[in-house]
Amino acid sequence: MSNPTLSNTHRAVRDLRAMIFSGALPAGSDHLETELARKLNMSRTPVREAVLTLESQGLLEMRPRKGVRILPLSPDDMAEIYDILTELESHAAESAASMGYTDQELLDLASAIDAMEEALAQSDLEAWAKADEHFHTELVRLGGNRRIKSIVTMMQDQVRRARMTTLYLRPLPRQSNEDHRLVFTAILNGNAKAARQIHRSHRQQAKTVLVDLLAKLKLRYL
Amino acid sequence: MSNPTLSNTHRAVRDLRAMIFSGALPAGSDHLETELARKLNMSRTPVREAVLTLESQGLLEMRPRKGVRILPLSPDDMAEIYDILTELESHAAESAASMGYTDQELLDLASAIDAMEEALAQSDLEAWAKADEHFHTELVRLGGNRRIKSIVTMMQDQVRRARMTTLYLRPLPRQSNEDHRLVFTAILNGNAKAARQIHRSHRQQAKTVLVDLLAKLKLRYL
DNA sequence: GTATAAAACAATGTATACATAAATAGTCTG
DNA sequence: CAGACTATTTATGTATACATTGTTTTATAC
Repeated sequence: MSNPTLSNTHRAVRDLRAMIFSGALPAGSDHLETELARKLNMSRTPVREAVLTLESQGLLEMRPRKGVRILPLSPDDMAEIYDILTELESHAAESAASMGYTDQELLDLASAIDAMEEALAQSDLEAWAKADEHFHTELVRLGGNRRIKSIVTMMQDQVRRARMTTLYLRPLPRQSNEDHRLVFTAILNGNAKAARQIHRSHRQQAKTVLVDLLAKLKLRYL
Repeated sequence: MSNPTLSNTHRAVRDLRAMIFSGALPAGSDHLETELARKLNMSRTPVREAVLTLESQGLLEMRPRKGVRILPLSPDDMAEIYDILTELESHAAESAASMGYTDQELLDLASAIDAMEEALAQSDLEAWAKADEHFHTELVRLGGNRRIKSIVTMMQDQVRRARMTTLYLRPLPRQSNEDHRLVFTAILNGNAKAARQIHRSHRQQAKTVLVDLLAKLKLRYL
């Protein structure tokens, strides 16, 4: 619909990603190229090209005669990723604050926050998670560094499964919403240092909550 | 030699990278897949796979009937990359400092600094650049976050050409060497905050020097 | 029964052939 | 001569065939 002529390679990238996120291809599982090609109803060539792309995005790994392995995430991996998100997103917050955006231009960011509060009020955690991701994505877009945007997207993709798994195991993210408001205000007021600092501790807090949770539950891989 | 059985795809990745860095494939130039395949003495299949890999590393771009384009770097791109390096490397410096490395384990870092001073004394800028990259790579390795390491490598690759081009146009990096010593000392002393802060301003300084230089020379793309 | 070697098998890596679609050149018409 | 339509060329996207090499299995010796 959206794109009438999408190459098989692109379709394969899109569909494999979806299958990884949905759990149709579970973390840690192995899959032969031929198998994937049959599932996607195309030949091995575009599948290989898609797999190569997804490999460089850190979602899977080609292991020469053992098949394509969907990469599981260890608590250490999560810590690595959250540290990167902390640094790059707080930089984005700082930049965004220094760019003098009007509240008109910050509308999307504001509505993401509203959506989060709405979702939280209704205890709809899935909606909350979606709005939360939207907030972070929009923040990074406002930061204006396209490479940061693409790296952050990659990292978000890598933790997506784990985030969803732990969504119902975490305490309700009330503090989180307050943080978002504070970051928003700092950006609107052009207070770059504050935006950076607040977002930074927000992310560090998120890391601690998640890593502690995984330790407590003794979850080794997701 | 080093690897007797390297697949053509891997060889293509390695050789294309080398050709991009050496200028054999100049920034902004276009190349048909068939042409590259002939140059590398293999069929289009492994070339396409290599090109896909290099595309996701930000070195080139596949443009459906116009050929493979070697991506040029604008001053804005340089600013983006240096901002990322600033954030991720200063995080690495902070982590490294908090890990309590012995001076034995910091030997590589120390020798990179020595090599830089040596090179500077002899005005051998190429040797200096090599040692400088080694310092930053080693610093990031000591930080212990493998994803940061791979992102930093990717960013270093993207600016390599531009760094080399401007190497002889910049003032001699004397301050730079002092900074490195200070970062080293902070890491050895376990002073995480200092390591972070010093490395951070070191990188911000490097960004300013480079961006200003490009502006002054009115270099739009490299 | 275990260990070793050989052979069969299976999955990947690579070349090639072909279908498709974009760009270009050529032709016709006003 | 401009413009539009058609034909041709050409590069890519994809399927397929084949070569290569790692793995597994089987047979044989001890």
